[in-house]
Amino acid sequence: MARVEHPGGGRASTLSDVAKLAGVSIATASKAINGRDEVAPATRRRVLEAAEQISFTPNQLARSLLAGRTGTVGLLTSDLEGRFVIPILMGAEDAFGAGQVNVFLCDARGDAIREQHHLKALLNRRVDGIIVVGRQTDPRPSLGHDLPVPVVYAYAPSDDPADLSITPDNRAGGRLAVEHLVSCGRSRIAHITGDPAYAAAQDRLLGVRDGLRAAGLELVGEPMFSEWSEHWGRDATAMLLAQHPEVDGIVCGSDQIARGVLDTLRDLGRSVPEDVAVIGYDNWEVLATNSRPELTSIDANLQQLGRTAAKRVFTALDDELRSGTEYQPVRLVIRGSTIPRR
Amino acid sequence: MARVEHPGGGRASTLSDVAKLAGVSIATASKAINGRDEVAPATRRRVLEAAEQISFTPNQLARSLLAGRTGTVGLLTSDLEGRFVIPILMGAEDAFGAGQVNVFLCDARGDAIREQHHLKALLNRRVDGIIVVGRQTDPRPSLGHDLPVPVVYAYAPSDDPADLSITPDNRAGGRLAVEHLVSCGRSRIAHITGDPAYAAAQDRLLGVRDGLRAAGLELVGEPMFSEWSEHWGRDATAMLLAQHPEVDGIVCGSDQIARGVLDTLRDLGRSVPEDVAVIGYDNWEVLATNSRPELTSIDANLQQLGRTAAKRVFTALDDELRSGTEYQPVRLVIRGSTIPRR
DNA sequence: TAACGTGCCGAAAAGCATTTCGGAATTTTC
DNA sequence: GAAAATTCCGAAATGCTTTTCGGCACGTTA
Repeated sequence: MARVEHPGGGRASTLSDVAKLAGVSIATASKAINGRDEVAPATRRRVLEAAEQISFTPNQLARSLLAGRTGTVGLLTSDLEGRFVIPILMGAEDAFGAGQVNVFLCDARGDAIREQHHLKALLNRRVDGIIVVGRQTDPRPSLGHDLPVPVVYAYAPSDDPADLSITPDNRAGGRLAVEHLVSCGRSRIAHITGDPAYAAAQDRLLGVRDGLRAAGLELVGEPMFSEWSEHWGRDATAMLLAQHPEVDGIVCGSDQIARGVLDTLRDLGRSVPEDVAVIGYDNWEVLATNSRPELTSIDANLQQLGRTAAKRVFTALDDELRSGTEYQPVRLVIRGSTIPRR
Repeated sequence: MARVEHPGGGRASTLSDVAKLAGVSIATASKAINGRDEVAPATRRRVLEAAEQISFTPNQLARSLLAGRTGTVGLLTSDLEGRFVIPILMGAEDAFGAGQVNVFLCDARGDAIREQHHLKALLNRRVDGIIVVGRQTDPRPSLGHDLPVPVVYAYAPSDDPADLSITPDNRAGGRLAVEHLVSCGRSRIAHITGDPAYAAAQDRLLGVRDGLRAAGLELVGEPMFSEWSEHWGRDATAMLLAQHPEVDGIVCGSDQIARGVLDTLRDLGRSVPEDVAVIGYDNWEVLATNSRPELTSIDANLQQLGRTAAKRVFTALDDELRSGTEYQPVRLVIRGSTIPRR
């Protein structure tokens, strides 16, 4: 036993150690420690002191084995950056007290085989549920229905409507962005976004059109699709200004694109937000708070999303898991790129 | 039992189900499945078929309880961004086959109390070891020595030399940066970095001085300390050029700072890398590959670091855990900010 | 005083897989 | 054909905790 090497630890103490030390049976020790009331106060005190003395902590493995519940969830992700999964993880931890529930994080790296491996490992470890996190909001293949635990899809919904998915409301986000620009007095609004094959691009565009229609406006030019990069933001802005110099507001499909937009606007001598207001998407802090000016953006409330996902998993243990896609509200974070600061 | 709600799963099948179906004892079934050789080929086939039929997978809880090893590690982090912890997690997963080892990820959010909670929970779950990940390379408080499992500190070393810590070799990184600039023909090199209270800033500066000394050069001006932000990079560059217009190379303490440096150089009409070569630190892809030009940077090899940390944890199960701080080599990633592309 | 409650405690089962060891059945050897 | 040696299988213990239920001792009531 290697454990012996680690001083102070030795073999972790067990309930029977406590019982022996306190001079009671194992059953009584258990009851005393767990606050059951079939034990005399004096006995309880003796047991608790003994437990304290040898710093006993119950073995969760044995507990889980008996209870049939482990208090763990698997988080199966293919989000290499960790940009989505970390807030979701934090939300899941929050949904219960810290330390109540523990999360196995598995990174499938976009590989279906690796995903299967991880899935199997998680099931063997008897997780109480699984949260699947994708890095796009496009539907992803379902893990299937013949699983012994509830599965919730977060961020990327499942392609099977019988699964439960929780995804940010991109359409509402697009609309929110436009409404904000309109309320800032802008009326000639363009939209520069990423790869049109992404549902996120299409959904946000729908929202942008909703917002414009509600304000009685039309989009300046066509929506500009390409890739989710600063490079494209820069190039697109140059093209946009050449064709539509009258533009006074730009809704961007991501913060990265918005950074590129800001760069080119600056290069071409347009001041932000005075001449052109710019709004990003994702509220990726490191990008949004370091730009000139700082970037107003739409935040997907990922932590809230993680909390919801975890709650759904655990309520599904007692009830039936619902199905369908829940759209999580998003929120606007206002910074200097739409409203002048000081 | 809520499990019954989830079709196909039902109650997970146990070894005794398999044994009953195959018409053998539990012991025989176990041996057949685990490839032990005290079982007749025909019997083994029957058992395997039965296991397949009811899709049996052994309960890791029971297994771990018996073996005294769980095949899990706890990753205790306070890295809210996940920028460090995700590569380290991936490295830890890699160190063994996917699915061999699973990782409990706990985010303490920089709160010592929450950290203690998580630590206790991890120990109760009988993890085989713990990797502590910090978000700075400054020494952090030790978790102590009276723990029943080995602990390895990754990225942020422990303040107790009796612990094992694995941290990137910042000094070598600073030196590497200068050597690269020198090999690009630069001789008037300045250094803009972050908060001087950070060990990372001090260590990288030491390396920068090493490199300069080796090349027979001196730093242009004093090293410029402030914060790890783009803002500071921009401001510092303006100051630097005003005082030392002859500068032809800038080593930055982070990629964020470097982004700011690039911005100001561009604003002031200096071309990169022709007039001034710039090198960042951290190789944070989203920043480094989206700048104009793309940013040469020092990569801390975090995935390798995670692999090493996980290996140390598991070899410590059989042997004694070594102690002290291991410095992990870093590497140079060359992009357009030091060498013209195309 | 006999019958009955009540309050505490302990033996034992359950949860699941692994491993040891004894024993039954078969084959080999003399 | 009997004794010895294999070969294969199964009962039971192990790991640790929780929970049920039987029982002991004490005090209470008719």
